[in-house]
Amino acid sequence: MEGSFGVRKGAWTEEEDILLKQCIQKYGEGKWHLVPVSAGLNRCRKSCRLRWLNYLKPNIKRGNFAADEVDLMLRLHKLLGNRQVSLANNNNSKHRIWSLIAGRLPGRTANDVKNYWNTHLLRKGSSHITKLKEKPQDMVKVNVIKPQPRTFSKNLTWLSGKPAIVGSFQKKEDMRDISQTPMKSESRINWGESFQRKEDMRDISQTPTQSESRINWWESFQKKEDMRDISQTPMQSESRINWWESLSNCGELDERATCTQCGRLNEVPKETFWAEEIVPEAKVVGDTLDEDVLNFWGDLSFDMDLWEVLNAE
DNA sequence: AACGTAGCCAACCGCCGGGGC
DNA sequence: CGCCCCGGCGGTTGGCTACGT
Repeated sequence: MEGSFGVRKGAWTEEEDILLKQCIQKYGEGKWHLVPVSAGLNRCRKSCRLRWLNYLKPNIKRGNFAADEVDLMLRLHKLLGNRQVSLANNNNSKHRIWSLIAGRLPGRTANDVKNYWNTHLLRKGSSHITKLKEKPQDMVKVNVIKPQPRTFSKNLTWLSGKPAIVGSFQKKEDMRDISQTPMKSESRINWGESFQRKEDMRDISQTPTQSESRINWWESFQKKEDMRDISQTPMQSESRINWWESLSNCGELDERATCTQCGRLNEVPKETFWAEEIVPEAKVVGDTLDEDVLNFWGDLSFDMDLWEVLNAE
């Protein structure tokens, strides 16, 4: 039980909001068990956290959902909802549907999305849902470039600031195409396929010819001496996601693989990292996705959590 | 004007997984 | 390995408001 002795419940007052805001501005988010004491609030940690995340946090968008937000919500819910059914027997996967959807809707919280779904879409038997239900569930066989997230150990030279394979990759003139990773206007799938056809890539990463399995190529690639850092077995205690996020705050890279914003060498920002990551890891696999996934996939910038859910067994 | 009902949404509750010990 | 604590999640509730009768 949460420490419930004498703890205030119910609606938050303006004074409480101010105290909570001041506390978080001073100490930052997290350490929620300390927040009530630090802020001088007679509230439990969960209540403080919820109030901040769902209401007080800056950039929270209020008001009605726009049509495109609703559309994306419907598609993601259909997609994740279906996946959830198939994952129901997997004890390890409790799906964060609402938070994942909210993650694709800037300024919206999981609570907002959940409330909107339960009130506007679910209860009313929305015509949107009806349309989606009526839509034929044709399954089409497609080739998908699957970027495989990887984990690297912390002593990887990228992270210690020493020159690494990324630097040598990106110094190469021919690699400029790699850094032009498509985000929204262009399908990543299409981009990956076009990328594979580039003749210039032979020289850099010794991309196999089309008749050769890219998977085999990557496995042989990993054996190369220069690649030992990259192919290093991840340490179990290290969070792949955290590592990813630690890299994602950097700015654009120039041709020398130096960040134009912070000046650090070989710190790979998210965009460019994607390109670098997708090249050795891309695997052409036969996969089955429903039509809706294909239709909106190109509109989605990549989301690690979402990708992992979609690819979960 | 008074009452009943429906809708909305902030907040609570219980559970789960991860990490530390 | 088991226990405990914490953060985080989805499901649910309850109070407020708008609307209808």
